[in-house]
Amino acid sequence: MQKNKPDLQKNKSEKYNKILNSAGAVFAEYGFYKATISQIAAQAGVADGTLYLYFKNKDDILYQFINFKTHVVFNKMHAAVEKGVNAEDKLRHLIRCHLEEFQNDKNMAIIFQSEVRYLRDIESQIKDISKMYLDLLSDIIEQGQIEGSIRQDLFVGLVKRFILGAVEGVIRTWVSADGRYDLVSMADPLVDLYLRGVKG
Amino acid sequence: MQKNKPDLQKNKSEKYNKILNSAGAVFAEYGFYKATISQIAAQAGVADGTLYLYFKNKDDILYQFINFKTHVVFNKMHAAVEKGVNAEDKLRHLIRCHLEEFQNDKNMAIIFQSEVRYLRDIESQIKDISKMYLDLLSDIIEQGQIEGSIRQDLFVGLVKRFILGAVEGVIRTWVSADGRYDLVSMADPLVDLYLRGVKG
DNA sequence: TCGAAAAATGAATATTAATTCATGAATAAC
DNA sequence: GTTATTCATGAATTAATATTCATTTTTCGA
Repeated sequence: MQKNKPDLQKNKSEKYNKILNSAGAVFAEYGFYKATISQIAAQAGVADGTLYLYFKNKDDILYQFINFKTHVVFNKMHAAVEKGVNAEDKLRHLIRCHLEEFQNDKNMAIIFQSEVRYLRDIESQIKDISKMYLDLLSDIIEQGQIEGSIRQDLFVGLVKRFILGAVEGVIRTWVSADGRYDLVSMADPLVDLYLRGVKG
Repeated sequence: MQKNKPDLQKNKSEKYNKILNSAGAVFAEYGFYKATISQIAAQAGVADGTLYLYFKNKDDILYQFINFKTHVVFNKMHAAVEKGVNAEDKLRHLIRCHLEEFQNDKNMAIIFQSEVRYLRDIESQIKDISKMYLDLLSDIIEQGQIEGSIRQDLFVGLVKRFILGAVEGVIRTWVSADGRYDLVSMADPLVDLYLRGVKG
């Protein structure tokens, strides 16, 4: 009755990954709605129909793309935070990792920035990432407040958004400059700004 | 030969504005691509064909919407900055104004956040806003550095993105919480964070 | 080497929605 | 009050493209 998607392979299949990457490139270039199945198929070097052996539909391709990338990135961020001992250290590692991952995968960076809306599933997926990230930050900030390296009069909910917003802003600028400069080198100055502020 | 769009009225016409506002609501709810001409027309209480008397096409509606809002908001921001005398004051006024305007027009806030890409025209429009805003910030920061209220060792290009990113982050969070709390009240704590940083 | 099962193909189909335009209503000019 | 001009309508047209599926190709075990 239902289609036989090549099942076991999901993870291994060359073709599945080929399609996913091609989709990433095409979505990043044209945006989800203007990208066509035929473009993705052509980019992956397969027939249009083949995409439907591996994915339910166009939405599903984006969904799986984001899902996959999210997991990879989040694991790395988690590991990065673990490497730090005190709050300041952890924050520094997190920001560096964040910038590094996005710099190394511009398609992902563009898609995360742009395709946040519309597909309900994807919207909530992205909210989840955001939430995970903000939770990481919460922990760091609270630890910092205990250690005394972060002011105790601050509202964690605001601080974490302040930090995330600034990183995203820096990434957005980098994307719109077509990734022509080194993003990772902004990590330290950025962290310095969080910590010390701009006051003379 | 060519259509007669109701010309003189462009600015005055009830209908033009009605359509523009309806479009704002529909775009904000469904996103540009999922929104249909029929929905917008229905919302505005006119026939589908009527939209084409006032706008070239669907893209044009979004273009005009953003264009209009941009001008309004930018003028207000400009005026807000003028009200301050020193850099810190100006920054405070700017951020307050920014949050106020977006709080008062959630549709606009959503659209500015989401429809940044795809339509070439609109992309560059949004870049222009961003640029104007960043230029406002540049001036403030430079003034602050001269006055001594802002550290002189900071790279203006980074500071301004840091500030814009954080405001946008705060707005994004507010939008995704469905505008259920008061956004403007975040202005002062936010400015305090810029200035003093989080360090304990 | 053969043949059954799995995988891939791409032309045909179906759907959706932007845009047009022949027609009709409202408005204004005289 | 009549006519000309502007404005509005919404059904019909058109175009685009996601998805299906009958057919072909490949794989692989016996």
